[in-house]
Amino acid sequence: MEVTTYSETEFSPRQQEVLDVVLALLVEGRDGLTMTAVARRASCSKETLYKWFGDRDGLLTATVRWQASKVRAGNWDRQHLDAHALSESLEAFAANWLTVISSRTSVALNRVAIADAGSGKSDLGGIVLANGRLAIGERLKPLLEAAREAGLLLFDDTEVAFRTFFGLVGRDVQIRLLLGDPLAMSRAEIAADAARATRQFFTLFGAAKPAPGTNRN
Amino acid sequence: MEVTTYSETEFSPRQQEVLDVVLALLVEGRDGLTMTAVARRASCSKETLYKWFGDRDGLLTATVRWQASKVRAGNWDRQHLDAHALSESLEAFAANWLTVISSRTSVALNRVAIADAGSGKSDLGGIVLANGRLAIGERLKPLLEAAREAGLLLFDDTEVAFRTFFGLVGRDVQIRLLLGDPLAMSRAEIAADAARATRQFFTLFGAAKPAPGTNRN
DNA sequence: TCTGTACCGTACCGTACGGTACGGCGTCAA
DNA sequence: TTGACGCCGTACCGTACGGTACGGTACAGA
Repeated sequence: MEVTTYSETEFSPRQQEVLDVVLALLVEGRDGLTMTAVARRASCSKETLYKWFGDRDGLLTATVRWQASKVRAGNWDRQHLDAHALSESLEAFAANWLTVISSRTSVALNRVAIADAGSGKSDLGGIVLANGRLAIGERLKPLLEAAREAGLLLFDDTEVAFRTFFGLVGRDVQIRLLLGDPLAMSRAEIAADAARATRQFFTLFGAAKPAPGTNRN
Repeated sequence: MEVTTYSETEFSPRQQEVLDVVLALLVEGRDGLTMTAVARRASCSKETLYKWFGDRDGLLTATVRWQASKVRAGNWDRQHLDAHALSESLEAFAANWLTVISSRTSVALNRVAIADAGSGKSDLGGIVLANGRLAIGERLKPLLEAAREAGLLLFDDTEVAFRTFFGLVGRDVQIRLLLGDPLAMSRAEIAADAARATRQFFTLFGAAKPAPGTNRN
């Protein structure tokens, strides 16, 4: 096994090309993803595919990891956490997450992971879960707790607070997209949704209650 | 084509047996569902299967319809709608819906619908969407609007209010279950979640604001 | 009793896809 | 120059599954 120079990345550039082909084929339709199709589109041989990724599941797993490594959201500013900065950070989180889950790539990948989760082996669902729902939770919770210590938020259980925020942001968007609802989210709608969710979250958990009627829409 | 006596039901008793077999196989694992397996388990011939349901997609579609016809939630009481009755109705809706989406059957069926939604044909996703997310919306919205007219709730857009309720109830439950998270929801947890979501919903949209701090968990 | 019908069980067909084998080509180091 | 290596392209294999055909049986009506 040769020591390569791209040690910080999990996959070689050529392998990344292949994985991007997988993503593209996945977006075009689940059943278009055959090993032969990947090999042809990526201009590589099936033998190489099997050598690099083991089998079909290995290829899918690598693809999920590759995609996950591409969507790492920015962190929040740890300094001067006032109400405004908190609100900005929450909105940014929400907008980023909505953008991710409404992307065609994410929808396609979640579809294969969900389909796979029914069939026992090669825990794709677990990987997607770890890099999606759980990862965002682990990144957001410190912010929530810092806000609580700063006296900006009021809650007992961080997990409950986070899950509520999650629900307010996502609502029915993900399940509708997964089921094929032609729901299009423009940048403006995403921004508006992120703002609304943040507003509602403040109403529920904010230490200083805003004026009533603020969250009617 | 013989006129049968079960005209109010979409499927004959024998056909319902077959569809229940499909559901059972689906729960046991997506890839266990082959036409041969269905025929063997249901003690019928594949020829009959194809005669009744056309093809594999037809069988799946019929199964989704059959399951949808089994989960029709109870309606709310149209009379004397006070704050208490409204709260009870919302909690009942929430608990019923959480029970449905956390059932193994629902998870399995949503998985096949989602897998299918990626592959163009035989709009299973649309059927599930129509009988799930959209159906519950159409049943809940009249209650919300009646409550608004009774001065119990305050909102501009019924859809927005409903979707918020949807998010508060479901949060991350459905996506986690679909992705294979071993999340178990006991009756007690479901009841608690329904109550919490209803409480939070009242905080956001209730005409009379409850005391602050009620929704901290 | 005869005939038609609906259905079960099973054998069969075609195909598509995962996985393997192999020949050929470019590259690099000795 | 030569040999080893990595990779491309393609041909090939086995199998599993969707879909069809067909013989056998039970039953209903004439």
